[in-house]
Formats: sequence, C-alpha cells, structure tokens
Amino acid sequence: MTNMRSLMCGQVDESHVGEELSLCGWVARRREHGEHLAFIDLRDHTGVVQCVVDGAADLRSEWVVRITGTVRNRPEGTVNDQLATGAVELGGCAIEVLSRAEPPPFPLDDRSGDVDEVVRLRHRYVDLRREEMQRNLRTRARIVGAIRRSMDEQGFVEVETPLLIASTPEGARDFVVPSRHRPGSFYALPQSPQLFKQLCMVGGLDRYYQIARCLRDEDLRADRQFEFTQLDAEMSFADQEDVLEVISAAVDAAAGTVTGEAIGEVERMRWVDAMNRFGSDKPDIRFGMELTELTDLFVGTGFNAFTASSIKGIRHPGASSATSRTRLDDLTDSAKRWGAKGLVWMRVETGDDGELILNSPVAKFMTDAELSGVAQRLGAEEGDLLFLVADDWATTTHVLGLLRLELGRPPTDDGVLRFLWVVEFPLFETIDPDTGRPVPAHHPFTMPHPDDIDLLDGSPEQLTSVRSQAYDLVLNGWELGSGSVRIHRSDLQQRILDLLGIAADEAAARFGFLLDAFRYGAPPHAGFAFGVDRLVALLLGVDNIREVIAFPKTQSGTDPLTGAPTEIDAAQLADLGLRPLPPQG
RNA sequence: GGUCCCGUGGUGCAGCUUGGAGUGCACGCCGGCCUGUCAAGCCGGAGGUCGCGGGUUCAAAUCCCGUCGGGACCGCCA
Repeated sequence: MTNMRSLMCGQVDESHVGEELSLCGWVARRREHGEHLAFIDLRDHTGVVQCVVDGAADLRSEWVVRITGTVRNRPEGTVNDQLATGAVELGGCAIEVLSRAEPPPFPLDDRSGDVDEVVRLRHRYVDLRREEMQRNLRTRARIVGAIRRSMDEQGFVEVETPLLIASTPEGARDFVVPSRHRPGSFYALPQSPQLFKQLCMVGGLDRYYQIARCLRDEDLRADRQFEFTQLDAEMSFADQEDVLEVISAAVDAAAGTVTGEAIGEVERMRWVDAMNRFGSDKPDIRFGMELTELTDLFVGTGFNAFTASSIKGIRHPGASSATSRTRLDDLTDSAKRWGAKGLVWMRVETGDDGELILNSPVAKFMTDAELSGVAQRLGAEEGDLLFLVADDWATTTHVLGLLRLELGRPPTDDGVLRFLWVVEFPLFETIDPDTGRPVPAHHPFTMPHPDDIDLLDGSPEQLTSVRSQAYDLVLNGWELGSGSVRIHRSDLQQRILDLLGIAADEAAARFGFLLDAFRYGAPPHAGFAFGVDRLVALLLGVDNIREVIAFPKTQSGTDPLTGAPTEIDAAQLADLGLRPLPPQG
C-alpha cells in the first residue's frame, strides 16, 4: 500500500494467514496480561484488528503506532464474531511508536451517552476518528460523487463562480469582506451563485452546475449553518418539467448510494394544497394528521372567538388518554407563541347513549350542530384529541402546521424517505402595507405562471393570487432546495420590476449587469439548487447538519476549535481602512 | 428580537422538588498483580471554583436575580 503499511486494519482476513504485515493506526484498546502477553486493538478508518505481543506493551490509548507481525488464525475458542477481523490476529508483533498521545478528552467508542457538542467540536480532530463521523463524512463524499456523475452524465458542465462578489441588498444578510484597494468598499460572499449561473446561460454554457458553497449571515439552526453546500444548476431552452427531471435524477443517484434503491417518481403537490392540507410549504408527508377545513361550519356562529375568516382543525388519533391537561395548556401556550389567539382542544368521548361527545372548555359556546359538524368533518373517534384554530388563513394554517409537527412528527431516523415537489408557489408573498407594493416570494427574475400573466394588471388581491413557475424539493419536512423558470424577456422583466416598485436606476445599480446581459441574447432558462448538507443528513438519518460537516460552527456562530470569529489587530484594520465603533451602552 | 431546556472531577449521569461537610454511580486516568483477552479481570490511588457573579440564610450544587456558554424552536433565512 505504502512504504509504511501493507494493508488496512479492517482488511486483514484468513486469506492473509502466514503473511508478515505492517499495519498502522491508533491504539483503540489494549488488554495486558503481565510481562508475557498483551493484546492491542489497532484501529484505522476501515476497522479494528487484534495484535498480539508476546511480552509487555508500553502503549496508551490513541497512540499512533506501526505494528509488524504475522497473520494467523486465532486459537480455537478465541474467535470474536463481533469483529469483522475476528477470525484472525496479527501474531508476534513488533511495535514502533510513531506518536504518543494524551488520553482523549472524551471516549471514542459508543459506550457512553452523547458527549457535549462543544467538547467534541473543540477537539474535532479526535471526534472525527469516531466510526460515526467517519461514516458520515465518507458517505457525504460518495453522495457528492454520485451527484457529480449524474450531472456530468446529463450534460452539465461544472463551472466555478466567484466568492468575492458585489453585495445585493435583497435576500439574506450578506457576509462582507473589506477591500484593501478601495477602503470603504466591500465584497460580499455569495448567498448563492444565482446571478452568475444565469450569466452562464447567456454565455451559452447551456447546462451549468456547481457544488457551490453558499454563505448567509442569518441565525443558525439544526439545519442551517452560515456556510453550506448546494448542488446549484441551471439549464437553457428548458422548462420546469425538464428541471424537475434532471434534479430528480441527481437526487435519485445520491439516495441510491445510501439506500441502494431508486426513489421512484417524486410526488408533487401544489403550494396551495400543501398549505391547506399540511399548514406548511415544506410538508412532512411521512404521516397524516392533515388540516381539515371547518370555516363553513361556523358561519354566523355565536362563539365570538370563531368569527374568523379561517377555521381549521386537526385530529390526533387516540391521544386523549395519554395527554394531560398540563400538556394541553402547554400546547395552547405554544399556539399563542406561534401567533394564534388561542387553541381549542376537544377530547372525544362517548356518552351513555353511545353518541360521541366533544369534551372541551369551549363546547358550551358551540351549538350541537357545530359540534357534530366538527366531529364528523374531522372523522372523530372515541379517544381522539381534536385541535381547532380560528384566525386569518395564514395564521390558522401556520399554527396548525406547527402543532401537527409537534404532535405527530416521526423521528428523523425512521428509515422513510418521502420526497416531494411543491409546485406553483405564489409569485408574491404579500402586499407591503407601507408601500402598497407586492413582495417577491422567490426573486424578481421568477417567471409567472403562464395562465396568470393577465392578473399582473389586476388588483392587489389578484396579484397575491398570481402563481409562479417556482418549485421546491422537500424531503421529510425539510426544504432541500428551490428553483424556478427565469424571466428572459426584458419586457416582462420590466413589468415585474415596475410592479415591485424598483426604479430603473435602482435596478441598474442592483443587478444591472444581469439586465444588460439579457439584452444580448438570453435563452429561456430555468434552474434549481438543493442543500447537500441537508440531503446527506436525512439520508443518514441524523437530525443535525453539523453531524455531516467536518468543522461546523455552533448555534451562535463560533468555532470552539479555532476560536473564530476573532478580533484582528489595529494594523490589519488600518490596512483595510476600518475602525470599530466603541461598544454600545 | 423572543420562548424553552441544559451546565456537578477527563467523559456520561444521579443528587436540586423538601438547603445541613463535595455525597453517589459508571467509564476513563495513574500504580500494582496477572500467559488468550476482546467493554479483559482483581487490588489500590489520584482527580472538583457544583459555568461565573451577586442575593436570601446560621448554612446554598440545591432557593432568588443577573450573566456567560451550549442546544431546540419562533421571528429571520428573496
């Protein structure tokens, strides 16, 4: 293999019996039996092999050693079935210590519970030796390789786009890099290669892709880091169907490296259906508990809290007896934190005459018709819990969507992969109450749905009902990525910019180079990007992308290993023409 | 910007509700014994600012306030 070693630890088997081998690795464990016998478990990323020393072995955990010995079958009765190499051992070993090591700061086997993540991150180089981290990073590499091969095979050309780019005010908060040559001016690090990949289309690359690092200075979460990796792609002379097909193939290749099977045809759902049925634009469709429309049951109701424009409910089957009043109060508090005015819960019970009874503090404010309507609409059965929210449509769906996840979401590692295309996103999110202008839901270059273009001239209500040719890929309730068909005609682009209230000079200043480019022959094009970290995490069944990133940051954006972010010295600041403000307060 | 949870020898936990000597468990570490173990075993030992600061109290790991660090989430992430 190399001059130093002849085989990897995990590869030693009965076919090597009689061979003298040199193996290198870390001392995983040692079992010493006095002056005459010692067992050393030698570990590298491929596994562990037992090495026998006929004497004392002056070794400690995690020392780095080179062991030379002869492979032999283990004596009868000492074969270890738990170990892949357990039928053989390296005998008559001579040991060369390559590096001594202090005791590891935390156990490297899986014997204890989860180690504090800060301790792991501070000593990430030790953490990475653990089998789980090796698996995660090596699987990640195979997934990225599969994605690359898939895109290559589909005729996409990998192009690197710049990391130091011009800041654009919309979207996420930029990370920013001061310019030494032009003090007071800054580069931004890309939130995504969005504009560059569209320039690639104008440039005739036809099909672009990149495994791209993206940076966004927003608050971190289990599925969000400052910097993350996307498969970014764009294709010319293509529509939404073409993009969905290409990306589905790439995701299928990625999933196949882990599951060994095809993901099949990816389901599709319109955005409006996702919101109505699941209260989310990234529904987790591994489980039911869908939202049920109840608004019409309460038209003209005497229950003041339910004189709302949108009333929906969910049913938690069989949950009543296992759910305490305290828990219900907690859920009500949660619903209020999420924006609801309140949460109505009902225990489904059976009366003496066998009739269903909805037991709830607010039942007395509802008519029998309303109560039976709720029970029937939700399909209530004895022992169920029902939850109702009455508010505007956005709040009702949002709160019940979150409640549904809180109550019914399966664990991340349940082994189920439910991919979903969410299509027909709205073109505009809302109408800004201050400016009266629509706010783009995706970005200003998103192509409206062809059937809705006439609505662009309509009322504000009509504007918010305009669908776009934007689409998201969702897996088990995580947004993997999004894309759209782009506007390539300057007249339509101008109409959208006018609607958004972006004046010509402003547009020129913000992304004029793209608009200029489009004047020189822009092919119709469409694209997509999905998060590699999230995909890898879900394929591995881990609920945190830090587990699939070699050197991640904490939730507050620090790196316990390097201490980043750090202050820089005065000379460096002066060189950049920067002076920190005095501390506030 | 906000809500909630966590912080006890190197690691993981218990102790906190109901204040009473740094009390306990497992692993690790150091030393000794040990010729077939494999989470080796047996014996002995060391190791602590109970995150930090303040308050209440005769007395605080324990109760209260603040703060720092970490995590989950809401907002935010075109």
